[in-house]
Amino acid sequence: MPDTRTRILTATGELFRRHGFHGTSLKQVTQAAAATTGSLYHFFPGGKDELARAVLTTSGTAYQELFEIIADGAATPADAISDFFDGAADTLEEHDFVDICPIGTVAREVASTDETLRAASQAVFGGWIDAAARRFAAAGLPAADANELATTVVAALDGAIVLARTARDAGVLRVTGRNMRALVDARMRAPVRNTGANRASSAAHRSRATS
Amino acid sequence: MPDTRTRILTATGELFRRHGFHGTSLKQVTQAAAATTGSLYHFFPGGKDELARAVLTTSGTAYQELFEIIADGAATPADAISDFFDGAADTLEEHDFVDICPIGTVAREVASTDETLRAASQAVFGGWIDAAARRFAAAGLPAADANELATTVVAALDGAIVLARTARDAGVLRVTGRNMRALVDARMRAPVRNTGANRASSAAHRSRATS
DNA sequence: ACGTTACTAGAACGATCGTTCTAGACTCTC
DNA sequence: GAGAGTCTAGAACGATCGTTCTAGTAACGT
Repeated sequence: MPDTRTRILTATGELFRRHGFHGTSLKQVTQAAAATTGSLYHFFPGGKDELARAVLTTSGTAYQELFEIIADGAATPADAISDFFDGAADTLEEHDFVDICPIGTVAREVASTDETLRAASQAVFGGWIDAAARRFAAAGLPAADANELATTVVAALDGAIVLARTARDAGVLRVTGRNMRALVDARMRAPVRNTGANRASSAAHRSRATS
Repeated sequence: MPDTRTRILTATGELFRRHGFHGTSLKQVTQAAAATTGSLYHFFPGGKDELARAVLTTSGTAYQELFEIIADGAATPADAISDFFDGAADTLEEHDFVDICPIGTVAREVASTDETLRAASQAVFGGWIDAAARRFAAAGLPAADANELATTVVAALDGAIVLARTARDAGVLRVTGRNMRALVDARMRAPVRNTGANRASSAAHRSRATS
């Protein structure tokens, strides 16, 4: 049996995945972790916020390591990307569409509210983007292109997880993975910076955003 | 001054964008809407759940209409996509990175918990994907390809919003929009179905997913 | 004028929230 | 074996949660 601190960390991560930050109570945490309130506040004196921060960074680095492992086993960065998406799809199906990763959920809940948690999620996302960008750059892509591509891939991954969970269909992840692979392949072949036009759509956006 | 029901709806949508479903209390709602508990339960007898369902469908269709407007004003579907991403980026900056849309946030919180809310979010996402797919198909893409492409675009949009809010940098949305535009262009040019290989990465995923 | 319906107002309910606090049970060191 | 950490145990706190309920006002058809 793992020590109390990691039990609390694991249980919190799992609960965050299912119900998010505000939807998870510390009573649920202590029960799931077979711990008591005293222990929780002993290891995390800052309470729920500190606990959340620890969960974010812990599972953030865990997923980064997972990506590195998969990327090490892949022939090309494009393979690594589609492998990661496919692996996520498999995991989602095996876990009956319970969320794989708590970070996107918590990030959305706290981005406008809790500055320290926002910063913690940003650090995690940044680490992922850097990790992917390093692979692209190592394969010959210019640094700026690598970074932009990695940003898009991480965004698509996070969004695809939401869609897949909501639709209870992991195919969304596989499809998005294939498209990301195609995008990576295309960019590798022609690493031209594309400065798209910013047309007059922001006014329409603005007038509708509050409805 | 709008009628009470729409005031409640608007206020709830705004609060959901900032704090999510569980992070928003009905007291906050009534205060922001200048309404009372009695009015809230008069219009939404089902309580918080029914209110959330109404908010999801309302702002879901609002954003779909917004997409149609932008797409109508764009020369090609690829233009429509990058216009929409750029417009979202502008709006996010103007609103100081408060979330643009409550649906992704709520969907994440309730996907594993509340079946009716999950179904409501799925309907919204499905509507968006269909709307985008229709544009792609009208431009000549086979139906299956159009649907897969639309799924990817919606996923990337949702994920890019999360990343942009978290990093407080709308550039993420613009970059992702450019990449989505490139992807759409590429698929339009060569609408070949790409069946990516599912390599042996799910085992690694599985062993790490709980950490 | 009256009854009916639509809506507002907010006190009150039990449950649960995050947090604090005191007390006890284990280690170790000296 | 005394004392100082380290960790566990859980009762108790005030605040706030979603919901219910009763009472009241406004508007309208007849």
